Amino acid sequence: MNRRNTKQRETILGVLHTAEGPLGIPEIHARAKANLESLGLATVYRAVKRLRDEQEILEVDLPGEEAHFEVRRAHHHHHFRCQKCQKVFELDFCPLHLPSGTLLPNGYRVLEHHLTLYGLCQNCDSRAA
Amino acid sequence: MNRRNTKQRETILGVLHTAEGPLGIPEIHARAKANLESLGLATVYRAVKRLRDEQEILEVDLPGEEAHFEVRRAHHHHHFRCQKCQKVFELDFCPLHLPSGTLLPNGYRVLEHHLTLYGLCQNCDSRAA
DNA sequence: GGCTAATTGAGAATTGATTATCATTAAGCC
DNA sequence: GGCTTAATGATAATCAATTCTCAATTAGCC
Repeated sequence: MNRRNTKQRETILGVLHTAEGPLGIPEIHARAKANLESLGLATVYRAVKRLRDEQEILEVDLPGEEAHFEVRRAHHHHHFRCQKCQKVFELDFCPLHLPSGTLLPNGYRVLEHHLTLYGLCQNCDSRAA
Repeated sequence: MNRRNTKQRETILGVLHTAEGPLGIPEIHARAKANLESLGLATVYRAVKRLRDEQEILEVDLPGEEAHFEVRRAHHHHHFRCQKCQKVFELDFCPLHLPSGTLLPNGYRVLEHHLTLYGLCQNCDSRAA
């Protein structure tokens, strides 16, 4: 089963590479359509599934939301969601200091964590001020 | 539209009060059935919706999972999910120190945060050791 | 206890997200 | 440029979660 590079796939990957953070399927579709008007939704699902199988992109789950996807990063990181424009941004640092293996006082052994910050992005914050 | 207290509703609320953390609908149903064999799934959906409207319980969203519900708490808290038994526990403290309004160096104003810790609960950790 | 209407249980219906189908298009290879 | 077949686009089909329907039950009130 040879795999082919199509402009659909390239466009979708391009959208994810230039995104400010992880995107949901409809958002990927909308952004990719700007370059490729005829792009179908099913193709987005197929491309995302393949890119995920190939480890080019990762699925990111945010509380209470549809699956988002982002290109694979080297480091542990978290996300920030703007409560006004609803965009999700990638943060390059982790404000939590909990090394893997930490034993909490109540007996829970922490191996991983998942953090999402909420608030206003720079753009929305300056308009609100 | 007068509201009535039924044993179904009481049982469901009781399950949530004695839970170790937020529960999903099927789990609420399963636990409540232990006391009320005939309980239907639709009734769980209805009761949960009403309890939520009345602010008796809160919806808790964990990344990539169905909605969970817990009785309303006075204080900010987070959750711990055991990667072995899959149970979700309530944590009574917050390991993150980010006061509401904090401005991150990259321009994001943080108002809230959502944290989930993953690892092994005391029970599963001791068995694994 | 008896009345009235809210609530229930069971299953059908609906919904939104994702996947499958299939005729058509086009990537990769000669 | 042709050939082969993977990929596409449009839509139908599927799937799981949730809601609706309706006859039967029962809580609250007298």
